Amino acid sequence: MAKDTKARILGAALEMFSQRGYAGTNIRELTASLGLGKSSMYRHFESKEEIWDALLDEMIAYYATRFGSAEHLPPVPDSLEGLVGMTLRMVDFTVHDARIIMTRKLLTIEQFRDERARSLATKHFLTGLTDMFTPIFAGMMEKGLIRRDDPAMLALAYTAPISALIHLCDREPEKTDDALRQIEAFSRHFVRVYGAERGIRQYTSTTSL
Amino acid sequence: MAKDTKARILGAALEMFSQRGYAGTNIRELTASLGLGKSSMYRHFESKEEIWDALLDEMIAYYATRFGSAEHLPPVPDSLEGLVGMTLRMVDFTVHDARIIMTRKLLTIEQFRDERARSLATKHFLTGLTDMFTPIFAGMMEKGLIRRDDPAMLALAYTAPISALIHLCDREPEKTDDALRQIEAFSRHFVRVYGAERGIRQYTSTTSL
DNA sequence: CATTATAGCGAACGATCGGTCGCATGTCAA
DNA sequence: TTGACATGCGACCGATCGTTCGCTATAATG
Repeated sequence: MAKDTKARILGAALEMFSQRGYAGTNIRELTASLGLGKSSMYRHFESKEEIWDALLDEMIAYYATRFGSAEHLPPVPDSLEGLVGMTLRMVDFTVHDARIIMTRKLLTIEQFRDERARSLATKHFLTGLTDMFTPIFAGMMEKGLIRRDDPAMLALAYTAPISALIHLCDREPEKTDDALRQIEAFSRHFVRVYGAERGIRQYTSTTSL
Repeated sequence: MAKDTKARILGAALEMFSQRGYAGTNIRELTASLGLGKSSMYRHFESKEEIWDALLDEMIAYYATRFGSAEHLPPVPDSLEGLVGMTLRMVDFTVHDARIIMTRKLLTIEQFRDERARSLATKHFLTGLTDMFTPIFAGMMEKGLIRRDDPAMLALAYTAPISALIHLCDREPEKTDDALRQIEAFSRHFVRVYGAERGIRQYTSTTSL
């Protein structure tokens, strides 16, 4: 089946690109890993670069549905424990799904060569995450769950350590379980510090908002 | 001069490797950028891979002197403002020094291909930073500057957002000034939240120490 | 059944890769 | 002055790269 082969090529390309990079990947090995002849690939893609473009198109489309639309945003948790649980579910998924891991690796190692990869990396690794958590923290402030502060600053303070540990999982997969425990510990630390539940009084800031 | 040429080759290699990666770099362009003949390089290095090895050796040696020895560790600040100032000086250096930037890029894009790069990346991007700041926060706790908590957790919470913004500078250099302002804002936010100066009372945690 | 399009294959192409070779030049000690 | 050594160069090598070619087998179409 044509569509099937095309998808299999894309899958193998994602895997190989994410390990060796675009320049380090050659078509012969890529097609051979699928039991396919070297030239058969060109029935489905005009060139090696078209595979790259198609992969990035997929990523952009996926990113748009995952982070770009309001209805896909996670709901504001009803408790501090809810925030921890939501975080752990997201992280558990993101460090165990092979496709997501490869996507992250690919964006990481090609972000200085390809403009679209660079743009996606920024969204995926920093601004997109803080933009996702900013309204969550704003909502939790309104519910009185965490103390009032700049929600974007809290989003940065919360997501960056988690993101750093996720990258550690990509780099050293054998440390994944350790990193997951660290993420849980950090998440609980965060809600202890910023939480306003159970009578812990609001923080008296000199520059309140 | 031989030593001079060898160093110039290493410099050009660092620049080209950090942009295109190892596989994407070819010797002809590399030597041509130095006004050198293609084959003259082999007077100084046995192979392309030896250049890579030499570059990593340099990085490892630099990392050892910078983070590995106790006398190179920054002193424990005497005030919260001292922590902010120390942080900003370090960050300002690290986002403006071209060699450091290229080193970070190189480790970033080659961390999944080369074991030594992966090890250096982990130290440079996560564990090394937290290991560096953990004793600093421990010392500041003893001085009563910040509230008592797990120093390693504070080091993670402090360094990860800063590190994320430094990576943003590498990715989108035109946003460097913006990122520096964000780092300063985060650092001040951090000392506001964790600081114990000027009569701000200790945090009453249910799981103290 | 005849025809046409689809999807596969191995062989081969030109370009480029990392690396080698023989030779020229400059320096410096003997 | 001469020989040894270090450093540079262009030409060239075999291997590998992305890609094209001609061909076959199968499936769909009339």
